[in-house]
Amino acid sequence: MAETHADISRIENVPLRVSVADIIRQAILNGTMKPGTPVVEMALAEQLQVSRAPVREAIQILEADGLIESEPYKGKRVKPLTLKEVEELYSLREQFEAFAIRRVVERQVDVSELRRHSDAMFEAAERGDLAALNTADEAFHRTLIRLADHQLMLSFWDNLYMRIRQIMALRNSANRDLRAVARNHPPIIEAIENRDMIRAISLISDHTRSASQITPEELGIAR
Amino acid sequence: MAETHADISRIENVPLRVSVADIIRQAILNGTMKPGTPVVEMALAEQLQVSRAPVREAIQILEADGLIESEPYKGKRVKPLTLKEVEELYSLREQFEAFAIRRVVERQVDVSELRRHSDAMFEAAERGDLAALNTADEAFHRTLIRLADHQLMLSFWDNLYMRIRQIMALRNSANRDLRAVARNHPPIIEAIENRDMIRAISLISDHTRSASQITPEELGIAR
DNA sequence: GTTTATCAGATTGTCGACAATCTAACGAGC
DNA sequence: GCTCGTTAGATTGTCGACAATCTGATAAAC
Repeated sequence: MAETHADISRIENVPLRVSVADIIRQAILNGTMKPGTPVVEMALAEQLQVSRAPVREAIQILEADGLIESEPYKGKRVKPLTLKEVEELYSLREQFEAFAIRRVVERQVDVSELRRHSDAMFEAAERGDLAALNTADEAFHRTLIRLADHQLMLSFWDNLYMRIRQIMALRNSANRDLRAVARNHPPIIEAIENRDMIRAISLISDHTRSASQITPEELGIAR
Repeated sequence: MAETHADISRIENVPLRVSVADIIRQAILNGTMKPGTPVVEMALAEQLQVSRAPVREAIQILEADGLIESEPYKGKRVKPLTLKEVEELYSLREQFEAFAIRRVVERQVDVSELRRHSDAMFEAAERGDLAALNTADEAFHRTLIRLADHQLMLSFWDNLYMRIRQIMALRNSANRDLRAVARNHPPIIEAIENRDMIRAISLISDHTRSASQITPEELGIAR
């Protein structure tokens, strides 16, 4: 009947390390803990009112995710980002989406679910709601990958997109044309439904390229 | 072979969890711990003469690698394999190699290093040395990926190929034509050097397909 | 006989204390 | 001033003990 965890709400059957990992991951992904920030076990343990063990294990989860790096006996920190890494993320994302499109077209998968997310993007753009637009955009692309029915690629995708979220949080995303982003998507759906792989892949590549712009300053000047 | 598991030789600056993870990973990849085998912390700790903490952390590393799966408070085991997973592994491997070839050709990267590994494969095939052939084959393909100069893809590749090694250890690899495997590779090098992407990708796809054969029985009948 | 409550064993989860290692500041000797 | 041990503080690594949870067996209630 341990009842002393003020800051972390214990959920049935969920080990503390998982809750702790979620909290830290969130802080990294929303930019609270920027690349380069030291990650100290004892400090986090005190802040979250748990012992070091679950914090250690949470950090290891994030290390495996590629969000944190560590030197034995020296210390751990939020992994710095480089321009090359950003380019790699977006170029691999492009490959995954092209592969997904090929599979979806070859197997004649019903992709009508994509319209739901596309519509949500238009609504969000209309309201000027950037967060909602990003959420719908992420759902759109993840759905495309999921419809390819390839668990392994989906797991790689989730890891890859997590890091993209981190980058998007660091980027100054003011003055973007939200409606233009939304308008990118219906043609992709149509191309897939018309089984025009070449066009669908070309469209989604353009979309990815336009989303990959970032300056070294926004990354914290790690080059 | 698996004789000296009595104690762990401590290496300077290398945390125990890393050494322990290496030992367990090796046991999984060489088939000593087959898919479905329970992974019990206390048993391993006693066997390796360390406490449970580094064993726990080692297991978590392997969990992140996808070699072990765990249900909270229930137990952990070597992750069972399914036919679909095998197909996914090889199909994604094919995508990675095609992407690597495109990058290598576009950037006109010098791929002469591949010949060294190709030659080693012929030597191994001549001696009938299956292990050496597999080592050279793995080196050949990893080199191709590495020459594409894409760290992120390389890390995904390493994870993916690790699981392929596990599968190869489970498979009955008797009566394969080693020379035929070796002969697959020089044409790939030549196609790349002639900047014939289409042919290079086609050749490597055939090679991958022929390597992906496996029966449910060899996997332990997890379907 | 079926259902439900309870218990014991097994396994994982968490804790606090101590050990190992790194870093940077300090000072002795030259 | 410079070099090189030395030491103190910070941080990670490891340990043994205890808590929480699951499973299956057992027995009580109907």
